[in-house]
Amino acid sequence: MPHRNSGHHPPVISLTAAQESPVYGHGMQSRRPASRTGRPRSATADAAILAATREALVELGWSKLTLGDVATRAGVAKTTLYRRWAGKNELVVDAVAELFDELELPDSGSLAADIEGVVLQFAAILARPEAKSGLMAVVAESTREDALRSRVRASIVDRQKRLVVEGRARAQARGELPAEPDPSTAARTVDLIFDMVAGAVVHRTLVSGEPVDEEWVRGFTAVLLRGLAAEAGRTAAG
Amino acid sequence: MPHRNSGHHPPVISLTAAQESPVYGHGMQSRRPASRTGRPRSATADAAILAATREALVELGWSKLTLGDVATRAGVAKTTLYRRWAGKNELVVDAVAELFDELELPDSGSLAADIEGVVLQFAAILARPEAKSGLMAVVAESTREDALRSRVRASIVDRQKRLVVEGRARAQARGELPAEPDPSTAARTVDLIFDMVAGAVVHRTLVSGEPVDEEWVRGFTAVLLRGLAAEAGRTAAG
DNA sequence: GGCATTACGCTACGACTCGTAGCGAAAGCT
DNA sequence: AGCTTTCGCTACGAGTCGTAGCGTAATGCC
Repeated sequence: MPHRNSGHHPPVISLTAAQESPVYGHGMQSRRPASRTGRPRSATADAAILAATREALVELGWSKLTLGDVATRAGVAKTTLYRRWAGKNELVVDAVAELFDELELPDSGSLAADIEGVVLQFAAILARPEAKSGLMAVVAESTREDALRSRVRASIVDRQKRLVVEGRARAQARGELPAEPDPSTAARTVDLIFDMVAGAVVHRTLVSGEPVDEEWVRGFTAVLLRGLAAEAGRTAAG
Repeated sequence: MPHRNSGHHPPVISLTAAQESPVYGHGMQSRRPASRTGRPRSATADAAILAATREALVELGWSKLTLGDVATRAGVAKTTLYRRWAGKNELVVDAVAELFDELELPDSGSLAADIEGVVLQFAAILARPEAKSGLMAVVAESTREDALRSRVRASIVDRQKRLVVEGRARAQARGELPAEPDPSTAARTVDLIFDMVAGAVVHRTLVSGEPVDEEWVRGFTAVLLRGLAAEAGRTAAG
């Protein structure tokens, strides 16, 4: 249970102040004076709303999910929902992001076992219906809205990518992967690995609709590792 | 210009009859007696509707796209739209599927060049805003509806996968990839390659939001090919 | 304690979209 | 001709959206 998040899923303005960002509202109220005085927002309402959102995602899916329905399920007024989230997109991002809290990098001693462990965890999350219907929908919407894209990146994507960074560092320390001294090259390699791993698992689960079982993971890891083994200093090859 | 499609994008019941499938309607009219007599459906209306759908996808995105708006753009009545498509999902699938018509397998003589060519084509399609906003949205919806899933698979996914099958066969003929006599193992390998290639490109483009340029493609292809080179008969390795 | 400030639940509202029904006219086939 | 199906159009009830307004509840500051 390492690295506790410093306030991700508390949805919008996590009472911690220290940010005057435009993250808050829909654009309705202009200023946000750090929220010092007044009645604080109910934290239990947040949890109830996000849980209700996931429940509605399972039962209704993305397109038929309505904020009024979520409010009823959560036992709060619809207006409360609109005070905290700008709309359906932002709400679902936060609701889905909580699913990825359990994602952890195992320390199994070998890079292959690490990858297989992470991939199986990732696949288990993606197999849940609330993740299936919610995740790709917000990704699709985020291609049109920069604010939503940033939110998805901060809440979901970057947390996954960190596992790649850490796992790669461990593997390099063990000598299983070649070191890359140039930080720019290293960043590109991390991006490539991340897109290959996450992309393959997501595509297998959501597009192909096939399960990510141990047999598939073994085959995938074998191909990936063989491809990465001697992957130093050849980006300029032609 | 090989393999001309035998009628994909003509949206629903391509006048070719020869199918009594449940593909047609919303479930409103029960039977479809092969549509022999009567006024035929306007083919130009189909093209106009699908083009209008892509236009609306670019300007409005998935969630704000309405069928009434598409009908107005296409110059047809809203009722005409509902006579041909069951809803927004089916319409967008057909509109997006047409984007992938141009996808072709180059015959460049080496597997690496073939992969790089296909990936760049695929990435160019995904870079278009109508593909970005539409494709992932219908994939998300298809996780809840089997009928929609079949439609996505038939119209989009299987056409992509065929490129993998053909490219792999050519590479095996050249000796660049090991042969796999067992058809079951071969099918699993094709699925793995497909999910790795398509998944990485999709993830890079839509989730990471980074461009698939030649540099990235070279790096990706290098890793993939090295991983596949000696990939015969080791699925049972432990 | 009192006061200012903010969040809450509730109701109500206009605007919009949905999907369908019904009509008369148009465009094919035999 | 006659038959059949599609087309454009209008209209409709149902449902959702996002906001406004109100009175009340819960905090911090003096």
